Amino acid sequence: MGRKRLQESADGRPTVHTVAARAGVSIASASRVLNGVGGSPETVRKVREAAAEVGYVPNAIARSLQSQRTGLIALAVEDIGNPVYVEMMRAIEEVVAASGRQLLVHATGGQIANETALLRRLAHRYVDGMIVSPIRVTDDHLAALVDSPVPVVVIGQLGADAPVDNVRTDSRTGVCLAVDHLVAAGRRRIGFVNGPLDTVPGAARDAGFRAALAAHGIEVDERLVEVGDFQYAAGRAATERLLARARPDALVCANDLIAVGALHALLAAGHRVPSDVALVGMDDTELARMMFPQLSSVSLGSAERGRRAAELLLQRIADPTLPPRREQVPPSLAVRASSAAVPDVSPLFVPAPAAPPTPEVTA
Amino acid sequence: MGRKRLQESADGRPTVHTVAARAGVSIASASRVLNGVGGSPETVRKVREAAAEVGYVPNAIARSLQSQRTGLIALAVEDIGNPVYVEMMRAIEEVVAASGRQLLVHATGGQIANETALLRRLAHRYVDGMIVSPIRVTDDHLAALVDSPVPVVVIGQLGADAPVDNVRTDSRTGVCLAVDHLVAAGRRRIGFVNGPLDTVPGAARDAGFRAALAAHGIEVDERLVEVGDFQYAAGRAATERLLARARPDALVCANDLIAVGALHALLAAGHRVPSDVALVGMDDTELARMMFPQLSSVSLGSAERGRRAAELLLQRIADPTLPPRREQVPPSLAVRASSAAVPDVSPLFVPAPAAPPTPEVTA
DNA sequence: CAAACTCCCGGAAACGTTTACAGCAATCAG
DNA sequence: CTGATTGCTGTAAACGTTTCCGGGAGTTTG
Repeated sequence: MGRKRLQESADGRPTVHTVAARAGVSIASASRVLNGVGGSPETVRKVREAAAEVGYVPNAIARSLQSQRTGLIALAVEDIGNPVYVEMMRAIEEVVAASGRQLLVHATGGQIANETALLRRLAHRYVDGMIVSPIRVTDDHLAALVDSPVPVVVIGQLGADAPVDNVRTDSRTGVCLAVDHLVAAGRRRIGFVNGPLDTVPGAARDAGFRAALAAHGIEVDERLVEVGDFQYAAGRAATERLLARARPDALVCANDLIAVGALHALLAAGHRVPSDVALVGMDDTELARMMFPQLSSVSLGSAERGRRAAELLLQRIADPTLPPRREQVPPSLAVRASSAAVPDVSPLFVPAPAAPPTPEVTA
Repeated sequence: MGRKRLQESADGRPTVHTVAARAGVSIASASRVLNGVGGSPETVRKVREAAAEVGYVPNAIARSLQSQRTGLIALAVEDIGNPVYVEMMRAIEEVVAASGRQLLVHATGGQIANETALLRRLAHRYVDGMIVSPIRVTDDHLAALVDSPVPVVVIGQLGADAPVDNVRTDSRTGVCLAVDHLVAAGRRRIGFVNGPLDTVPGAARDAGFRAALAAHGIEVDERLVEVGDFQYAAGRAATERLLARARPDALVCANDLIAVGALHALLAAGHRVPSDVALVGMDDTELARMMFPQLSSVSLGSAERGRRAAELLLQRIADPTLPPRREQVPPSLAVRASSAAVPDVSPLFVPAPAAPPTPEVTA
């Protein structure tokens, strides 16, 4: 009796009270020492000792309640398995970690409901700020973004006058870069494997593809356009459908996962890349360089966008009165073997011998 | 004056006090209604109305301080870009989300310091539990795990008697599966591209490789063994070094990223896969299926391990007195084209024409 | 030597919730 | 008609921290 068990927390772990009592000082002094502000040498020594003896570690939640900050930044992306988001994430991580905060990654699966639900959860103040890269945007989604209680930065296209910090690229122009490059290399039957048209990037890339062809006076052959989603399997399936009905001499893909699927489909169907069909992906992820042949790809500056978004967010957290800002990262094209001007990477694709040296298994 | 600005929070957002005052009830009643326990119909109506009018959303931090739970689960992995962790993460996320919690993902970069630092931060109670998949383990690391204030589950090998929940696989045996398969296919000059030997999986796989060869009475040719780290680029470089000094007829790789690097190196050096060199990766990630030819790979059940770890963690959170448990997920081998018994996937690798149909660019 | 200043300390009030407890009115059983 | 039960309600005490504020001791200045 007496100390009324104010000494330690419910689960028996030491609190600042424990430390203070043990050091024979007030909790105020203990807290000050623990935070490194003030305290006489003697007090500092006693508190430090007491803290070490009981193994005190401050409760971050209580601290957050007091300081109104959690030190957490959330990142919501559609698909955590897409390497483009991995690169974005790494860039964001770097900036966020440098500011002494932690990154909380959340995959939305592209479901818009998920994302608004997430925003609502954030309204609960578990994070100091959020970066979100939505692929679909509706009005109430936008509304949720605008009056979010915590700062939000959006990576991706957003309505022109949305009062939200925004880092975007121009994937429409990005597709044009790819088409220009292919046309310059003499390709004419250029196909396009896109993601869903009801997504923001899907729509922009479709528009870019058509505009680019038009600019070169090439009419769009709808049999050369196919849609799946932004995944590998869908890209492969879409390419197979496309190849079943048309004969492109080049393929632009709406992202690298699709491009890898397309490469697989092309090779499996006996087409050579790039001599029969040139291939250009988009996002310029590590995956493009991992393929054989390495894939040309339109860089949309994902790491750069991530970095800038993180910086914007940190600035807004520091000063919430800032006017909404918008930054743009230009696309660029990385030309690699899959669309190289030279007809083929022939020495690498060694032909199988006409007669296999080992007995055939079937037949 | 009078209400002493107790009505709203520091930044002007409504609190339960705001709602209570507006509804003309006590904060206790307001809180009860908001949590859906008790309250007369009339009170419920008034509180609901007031809450809606002011746009009240509860402060999760304050709630956590009270309830001692945050609803957050942390996952610490080495490299968020490695598809094996993506799969693990997806499985964990599923279980975690089903329990109404959120997953916080943290990349450690394999730095042991990072990981202990993370554990220390966790000691600060921001998360209700943690899943960690360390590739290096030291004693004080282990100590930090053992007396972590929040429940921890480790995915990976751990000292036999470590009193920590643990989900493991047997990658040693996994390598044996790969070697057995290759030997059965008639390969004898089997190479091994491993990750760092000072990591737990690196060491286990090295041991497995040597044991497997010994079991088949094959002597280890050290020129056929190379080490990099668990990344694509390192795998490629290591394979190039290996190929520069030896001529394997099969290659076992310590994970799929390395295997992809090896495939790239092999093809670039003019070797056919699998007819010249058979290739087997490890982890059986989506990446293995994305390659051409598709890679054989030893599955270590990453998704399954993730799922089980998450379940173990949730059970421990529910009942912290549970004795430490250990689960094991057996490896299995997925045989695909890269090590198929048939000599080659020849029709797919169409030879480039002897004389290119288009003029050569250089010379 | 008095006044002003500097340090350091402890008490207590936040931060925004949930919840144990007690009071009170209304209903019910006897 | 009284006593017990029920159902709501409000007061207040937590949760573990940080921090404002006033007071006391010691030091400098005029």
